[in-house]
Amino acid sequence: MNASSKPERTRLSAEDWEDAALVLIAEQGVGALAVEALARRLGVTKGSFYWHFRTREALLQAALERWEQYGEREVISQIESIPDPRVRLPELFRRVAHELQPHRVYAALLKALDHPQVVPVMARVSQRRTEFLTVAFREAGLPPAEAVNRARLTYAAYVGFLQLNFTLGLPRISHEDFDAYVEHMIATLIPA
Amino acid sequence: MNASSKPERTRLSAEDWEDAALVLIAEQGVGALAVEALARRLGVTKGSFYWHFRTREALLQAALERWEQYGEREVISQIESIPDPRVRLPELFRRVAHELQPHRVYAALLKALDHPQVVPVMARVSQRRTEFLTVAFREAGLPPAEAVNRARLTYAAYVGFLQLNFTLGLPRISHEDFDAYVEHMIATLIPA
DNA sequence: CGCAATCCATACTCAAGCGTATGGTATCCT
DNA sequence: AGGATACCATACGCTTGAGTATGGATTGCG
Repeated sequence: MNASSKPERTRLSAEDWEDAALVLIAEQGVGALAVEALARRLGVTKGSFYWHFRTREALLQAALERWEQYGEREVISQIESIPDPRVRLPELFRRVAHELQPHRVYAALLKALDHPQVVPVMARVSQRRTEFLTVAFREAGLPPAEAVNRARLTYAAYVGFLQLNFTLGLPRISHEDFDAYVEHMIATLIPA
Repeated sequence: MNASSKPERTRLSAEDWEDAALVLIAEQGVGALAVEALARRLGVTKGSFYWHFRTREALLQAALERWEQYGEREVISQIESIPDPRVRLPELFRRVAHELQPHRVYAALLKALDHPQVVPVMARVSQRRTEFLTVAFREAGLPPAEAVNRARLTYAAYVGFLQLNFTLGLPRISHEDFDAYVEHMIATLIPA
């Protein structure tokens, strides 16, 4: 029980460092990922860090891969439980729209794309998700050629939305307005 | 001996530094904006820089504001020359899609949103452009409530596209596929 | 011409952050 | 128990890049 809660572990594992790194990234961006700062956060010093990782970049790499694998089974497995392909897409939109936490890391990585290490990870993840959307749109009745483009458009809209409303705090949209936006998006992007 | 490719001013102005900064940003991102590096690029040293600017952040600030003002009259004035509101939007899409250079800086800033200084600038620019789109969609026949959301969706799609295809080099889309994507986007987002 | 004002170079200081060296303490295993 | 292994602290070196001090060069202008 106290294995993964707050309670001060006496010793740390590499995974602990990776998780802490992801939290820090979500909060303050990739640029804030410094080993001494992280160590302070975990109540230890550099000495510990350099036992687990050879370099700072190694940590970032490991953390990113950890996030990538974690996010793999997240949305996709959840959405495949919806049998009817017609309902699947709008339902996916609504669910994604109403979660919050999972998007934080993604948004943080999105606004840190000038760090070369995150580019390939984001490329892979985005690629997979777009392909997933492509299939979904085909199953929803779109001809293949259109399904690809609609998937691109949809995922681009998702990415852009995160940037505009998460990172930039464009005029804080209200809760009702947000719901209206989501429904508008569904109506516009999903074939009747 | 000193006859380089560029006009080679003998002395530099603050504006020269700002322009050079924007070029550097477009090429290598905000993170690469260092005063000694930039000085080398201009064939001078730090001594020059710190005469024109009090600090590195002052340069970034000035460069961003310069970019913001420059981009102001760029797209908007050009598009207002198209009288028919129905043709205006698809035409805007096509033009924007076929330019390249103006998007480089925007994309570079987009992937550097973890630098606090660029956030307010991008917020202002994005806000203004979205409002512009809102008006355009209203003039194209959408009811006001929908026009706002369609504008948000459209601009988000633009931002996301830049991120996915510019920054991440998602499977380098071909020229014909790109045109098809643009037309698909027009067909999907612009009311008939 | 000659003196200001403007622009630039050189040579520093200083702080941040990564990485290393080395020794200490806890934990496991037999 | 007691050594081996895993984890951590302290202290240092090194590099990068920002900012300062100061004097030299160039230009505008009276």
